[in-house]
Amino acid sequence: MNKKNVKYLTTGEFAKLCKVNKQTLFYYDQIGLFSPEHKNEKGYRYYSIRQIELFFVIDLLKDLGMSLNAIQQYMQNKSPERFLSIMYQKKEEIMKKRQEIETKEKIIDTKIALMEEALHLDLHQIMLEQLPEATLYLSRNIENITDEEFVEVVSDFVNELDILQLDTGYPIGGITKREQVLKGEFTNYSYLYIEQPNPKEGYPYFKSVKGEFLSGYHIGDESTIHKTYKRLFSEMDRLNLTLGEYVFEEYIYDTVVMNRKEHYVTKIMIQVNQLES
Amino acid sequence: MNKKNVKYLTTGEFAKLCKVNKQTLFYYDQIGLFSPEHKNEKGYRYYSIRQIELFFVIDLLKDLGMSLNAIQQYMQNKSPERFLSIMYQKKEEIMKKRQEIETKEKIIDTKIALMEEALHLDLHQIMLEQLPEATLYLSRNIENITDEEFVEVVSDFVNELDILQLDTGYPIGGITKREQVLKGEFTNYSYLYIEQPNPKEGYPYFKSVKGEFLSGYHIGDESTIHKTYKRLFSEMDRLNLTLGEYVFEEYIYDTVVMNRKEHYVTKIMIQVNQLES
DNA sequence: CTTGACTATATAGTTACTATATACACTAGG
DNA sequence: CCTAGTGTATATAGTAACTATATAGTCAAG
Repeated sequence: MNKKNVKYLTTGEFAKLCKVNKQTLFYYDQIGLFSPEHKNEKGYRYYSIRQIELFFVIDLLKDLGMSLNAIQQYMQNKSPERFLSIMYQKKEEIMKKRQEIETKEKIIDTKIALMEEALHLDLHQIMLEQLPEATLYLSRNIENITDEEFVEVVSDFVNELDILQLDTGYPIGGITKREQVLKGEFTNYSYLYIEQPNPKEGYPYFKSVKGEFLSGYHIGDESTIHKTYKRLFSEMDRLNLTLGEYVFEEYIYDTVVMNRKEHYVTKIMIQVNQLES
Repeated sequence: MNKKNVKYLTTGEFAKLCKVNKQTLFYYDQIGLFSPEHKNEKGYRYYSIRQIELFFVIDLLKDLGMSLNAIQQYMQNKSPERFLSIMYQKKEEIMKKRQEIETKEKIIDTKIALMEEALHLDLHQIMLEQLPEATLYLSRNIENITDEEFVEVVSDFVNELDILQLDTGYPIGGITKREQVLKGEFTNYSYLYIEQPNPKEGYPYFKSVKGEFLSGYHIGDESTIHKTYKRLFSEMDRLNLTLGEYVFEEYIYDTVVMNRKEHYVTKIMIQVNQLES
């Protein structure tokens, strides 16, 4: 863009053009980042239309996460090479940022889907359901561990999810083995898990939960969970089912959406086999 | 995630787990956003491992641009429905943000490509080149307008680029018609333009710049641009070329990469026809 | 010549931390 | 049991990048 440079814009006019607060232009002038082409004897600021180009680049760099200080440093030492090197750096950064946003978008979608589903559940119903194959990312084995070790495991697990970007928005669940369940140790989990609807390649997953499950909902915190297990077991009897290999537990409503523990809801999915008659 | 809740974490331990500064947890406790499950008589804070779930959601909402105040409001009044409505809202926002980031990524790519090209130019060479078809988005006609009107037009044009998301990172150029050029009014442009390498549907574009052009670079600001035009005209004569319909002008180096006007570079592209011999 | 809309500066407030100073508490080694 | 070193706590000030407010000067229209 070229030419036609006589007409000047006041701070208010220029601010409107740039879609920023007038005060912001005062501020930029004050810190010496971006000043009007002219100032009259009364101190009135006058910007030329051509200054908008520079303002837009400042705005772009700011949007790309550069501090005003860093921008100022560049502006005091402009060159095509330096501009190019900033652009290359910002390209890297923005690509990473886009990936993060895409991940978060998926997490939101998952949370929406889960919550919508949850709202339409009959929490008092016990269901016999065929669960499809699923891919789960597991923690290391946590049978019979101490509380201190459990804290360690959870730390490690959430760290892994963070580093490997395996947080899908699904709840972290617990897997209990038949052995523990038979002993009545319902919360002596063997693994923590998180579902991976679109598993990334190259990680050790636990495949295939496929099979028949008897599922029910426990309302309240875990201290009373044995009652719900009891209900489920009698339903198993009634339906002539036997306990399978694993039980899966995951939160439907937790501290994130409920104020009181009494309203937490856990889904319990017991793998079952049909008893031959 | 369930159970194993006896072991408590100190502020430092919990901070490490959450990957935040210890002070941040003090701060959250202070403003009442997120407090430890227990505090002993000495004032020591003790967090349970299960609190991490809530912290992560707070962190997610914060990442999605919610203020701590707004998060706190929700936390004081949790419900699946309200959570869902926040998620829907944030989904909208993050989709918009992703689009913005994608646009910015393209702008960066363009700026990199243009600047890389610019660095390898011989600024003193005059070239006869075949320009490919291009799609340009034009301002309204600006022949013979006053400085005040010019400011208006530029304002409107950059507003349009903003609203219609037509900023591609290409420079804003000026088109001069044969008529004005013949009169020696080199900076009496007829239109401003910006190139659209991947034109969105549904806008009025100026298609096809295709044809033969005599191109050269003007170094310095526009006050001396007639000298470069003179050089180009004599080259036209030498090559037996006649002036075509349009001249295009665009900045190669401007205030964004150069400190002084004397180093600005404008590319002048004169449409030409071969003279029949 | 006055009114209302603008301009200016100076200063304080904002958000979400982050750093610093000071004091108290806990834990492991001698 | 004492002490050194690490941890915890509070209080306060500082940070970036504005944003708001108060006060005063300026300009342009009627």
